[in-house]
Amino acid sequence: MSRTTSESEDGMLSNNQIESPLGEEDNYGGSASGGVVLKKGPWTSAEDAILIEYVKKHGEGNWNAVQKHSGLFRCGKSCRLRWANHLRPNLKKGSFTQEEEQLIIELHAKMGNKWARMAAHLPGRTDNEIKNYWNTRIKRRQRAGLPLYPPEVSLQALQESQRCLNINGIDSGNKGLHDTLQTNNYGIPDVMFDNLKANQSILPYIPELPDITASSMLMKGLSSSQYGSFMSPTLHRQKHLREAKTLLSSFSGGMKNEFHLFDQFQHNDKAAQYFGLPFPFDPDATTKNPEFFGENQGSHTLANGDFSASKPTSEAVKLELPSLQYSETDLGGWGASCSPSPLIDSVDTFIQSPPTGTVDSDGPSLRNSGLLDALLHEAKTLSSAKNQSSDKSSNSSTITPGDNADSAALNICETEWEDYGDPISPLGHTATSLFSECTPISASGSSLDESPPTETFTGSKRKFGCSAEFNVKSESIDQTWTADREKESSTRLDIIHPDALLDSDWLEHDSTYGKDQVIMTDAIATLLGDDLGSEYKQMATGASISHGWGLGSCTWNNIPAVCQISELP
DNA sequence: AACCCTGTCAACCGCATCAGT
DNA sequence: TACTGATGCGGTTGACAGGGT
Repeated sequence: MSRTTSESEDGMLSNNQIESPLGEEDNYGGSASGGVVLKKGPWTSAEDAILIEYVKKHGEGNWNAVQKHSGLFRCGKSCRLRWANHLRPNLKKGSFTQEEEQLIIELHAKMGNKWARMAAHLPGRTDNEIKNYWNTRIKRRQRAGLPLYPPEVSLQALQESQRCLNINGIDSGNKGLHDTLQTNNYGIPDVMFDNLKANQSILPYIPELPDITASSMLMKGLSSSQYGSFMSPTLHRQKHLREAKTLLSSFSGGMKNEFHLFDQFQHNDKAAQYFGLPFPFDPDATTKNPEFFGENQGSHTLANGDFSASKPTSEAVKLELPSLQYSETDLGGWGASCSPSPLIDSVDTFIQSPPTGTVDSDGPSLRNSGLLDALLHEAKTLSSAKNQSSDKSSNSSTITPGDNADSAALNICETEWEDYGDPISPLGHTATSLFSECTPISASGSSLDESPPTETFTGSKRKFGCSAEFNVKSESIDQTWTADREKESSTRLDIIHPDALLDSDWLEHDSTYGKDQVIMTDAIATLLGDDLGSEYKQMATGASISHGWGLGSCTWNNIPAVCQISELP
């Protein structure tokens, strides 16, 4: 006789029932455990009572013993879950308050999908609740074409990152832009994250690479689109390669010589177009031409913090988390974010595929990663290995000569970096697997099928995968973030966007950095595999380009960005 | 009324980690 | 060191309800 739900509703199962193997499962199925079929499915109030009583007597823990001693027909896991999510005292019921929602957003920006950690900051809330809330939120915002994070969050993060950079005097080549950002000429308020900020000044140094705080946020947002566009589908490789030929030949030249995005664009209207910038591009447009950033708000997907929703999100690409992910110990603030682990940790769920590698050497933060940051890290690691350990000592060549302080810092950083090195991807993904896992984004936009019906204009033409589409938000449905706030903040973020994309010289350092340059180039090439890799290297070095798709400027000091040169009609 | 869509909630599953042996 | 069990975490799924067509 099978147990029915109604029987279960009685809650108490007789010993007879409990001991009975129950040849048939109840309506919710069950799993055999030591000859006992454990009940699955919804809990009854009687079961709850049993569990509560048990915990009162024995305390939490030892959940497997519950079934043995209480007569409860549930596995330990189920008991623990039930207790944690529903029965334990001080659980807060009901929907999240606005404050809680805001906090979740902030926390998620920092932690990513670390629900349990987030729950620790929300008394009475469970990880499951937060997870459910966030997933719902993602869907909602995606459908509406809204940024996953409110621009304030992105902006704050970026500011912190820039500050982080300036503190170390790194990337002085972009000083102008950084200054612009830092001076906060746009009246950008520190709306959020004040409670999360760290006292950066106490940091003796800020590691170079892991500085992905704000950058990473943008980057990861970028990634969500990049994995759609950057991860160029095989079908379109040839197209991309062709087109990149033209672009990169001029583009890489700039990057070679301390490429400055704005300088570059100042003389390259076309390039500006690629990023959806109006042109002639005015590098000082942030102050001279507020209309640009205002009325055109939303013209930058990334800049809007629209990390995912407005992208032609590929099915294979996880929507999540353009997030800054820090270890919980980093909760002190952004400044403390300059540790490697969060970077890779953050990669988390962008890529859905299971790990292919066996590597676990890098700790938990590395698992399931797949963000570009980590990808590039992986690539560098791989490439560095290729270039033999003798090069290790010279890795600090990425620093600006003469800058001893930075040199020291960077050496440390490099050491940390090397610590993460592993011949096998710490991400559990080979580069090729990662690429292959990404659903192609058709240049024709076919992959936009799943995109929300946002009003989209593609600048002039979409050239860089980084930029993806430039969405104009048409609505805001998020309760926490009003349309006005979105708009306002989006406006500000636009200013930053190009820098976030190209304020870097990952691809090609100054010739001074020759060795590192080779390493990085090789790294990306490694990522691309033999086929594309060689072509990439050709492009990266400004050599003749036989095909056109490749990785654009990626940051070493700042924002690891990979830009796809996509097709021009 | 039927159907569809969406949001919410609860629970399960697989994997990772950790501690004990 | 390897194995095992317990626990925790994150992803996913399914049931259900409510609203719109």
